[in-house]
Amino acid sequence: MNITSKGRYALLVMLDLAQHPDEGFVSLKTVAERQDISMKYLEMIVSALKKAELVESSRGKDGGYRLARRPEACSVGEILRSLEDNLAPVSCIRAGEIRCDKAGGCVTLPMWRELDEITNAYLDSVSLQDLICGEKWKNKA
Amino acid sequence: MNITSKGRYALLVMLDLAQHPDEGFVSLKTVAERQDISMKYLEMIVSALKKAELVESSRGKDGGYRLARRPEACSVGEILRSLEDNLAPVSCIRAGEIRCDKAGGCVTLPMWRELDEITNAYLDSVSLQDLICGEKWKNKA
DNA sequence: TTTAATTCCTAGTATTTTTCTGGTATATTG
DNA sequence: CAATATACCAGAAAAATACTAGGAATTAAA
Repeated sequence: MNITSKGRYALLVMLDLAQHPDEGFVSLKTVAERQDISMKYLEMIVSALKKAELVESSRGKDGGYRLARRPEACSVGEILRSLEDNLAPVSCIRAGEIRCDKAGGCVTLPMWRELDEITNAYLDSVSLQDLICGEKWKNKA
Repeated sequence: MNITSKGRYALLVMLDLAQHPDEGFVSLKTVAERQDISMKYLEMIVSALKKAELVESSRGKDGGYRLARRPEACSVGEILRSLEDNLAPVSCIRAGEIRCDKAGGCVTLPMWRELDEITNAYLDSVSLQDLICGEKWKNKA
């Protein structure tokens, strides 16, 4: 599981939308400027977020995007999985399924699976709201 | 944290050595054949393992590599960290340290740090011996 | 109805990372 | 000295990632 810029940007977009709930539909141009990301690159990212029904869009003039749910109901895990085609730590596992010829005799596979479960469980336990409020990490260095 | 083939091969080499403790120094050629990996590629990998003092080497005829410690004392985390230059999930963190311009105002950073801690803790808790015996995952699907 | 702003779609290019190879030097054994 | 290994360095090939370009479709407002 490598979080690439696609995943990080997706999180930034979602956070941006979550932090401006009063603006209705927010155009990509606005988000791109606020977050300092290329708008063209964001297009790809937001399109995936829309497919995953994490955002809603409105086309045409004054159109844009807004969250499809409340920030408490958007988990980081779900956001990342909609963009990164594999959150698993190794390519032998993809979306929970095993994809490897030698899987039968592989003694490391159970470990990778458990690691995959642990990381997904953690990312699913964090919501946009958690990130914004920051309480979860208050007493950490 | 993306485990690349380098990391996976490193684990295979260590497992191979652990499973043939009676052979003394084992040549790379032998390991490469047994594990079906290019020997030249393994050179790089084993050189890193040596730097990390996970294996010992002997040059010249009848030379090769052997584990520097008992399999119970070799953690998967340590092995992987000696090869993958970054086990952290995002490039903003590298070997525990923060490497990002915008780190100050970044609300996602605490989450990445915690995820980094969780995965490292898990990988540190698994030893070569655990992998070989497989007990840890007996009652899992 | 025209215009401007915006999403949506397809494709292509550039950059970076990863994977793998070649060549040579050095050490060890017998 | 000959045979067999590791050690080291540089670079090629392949794959993945990051980003760009151009335009079609859609909509609100002037």
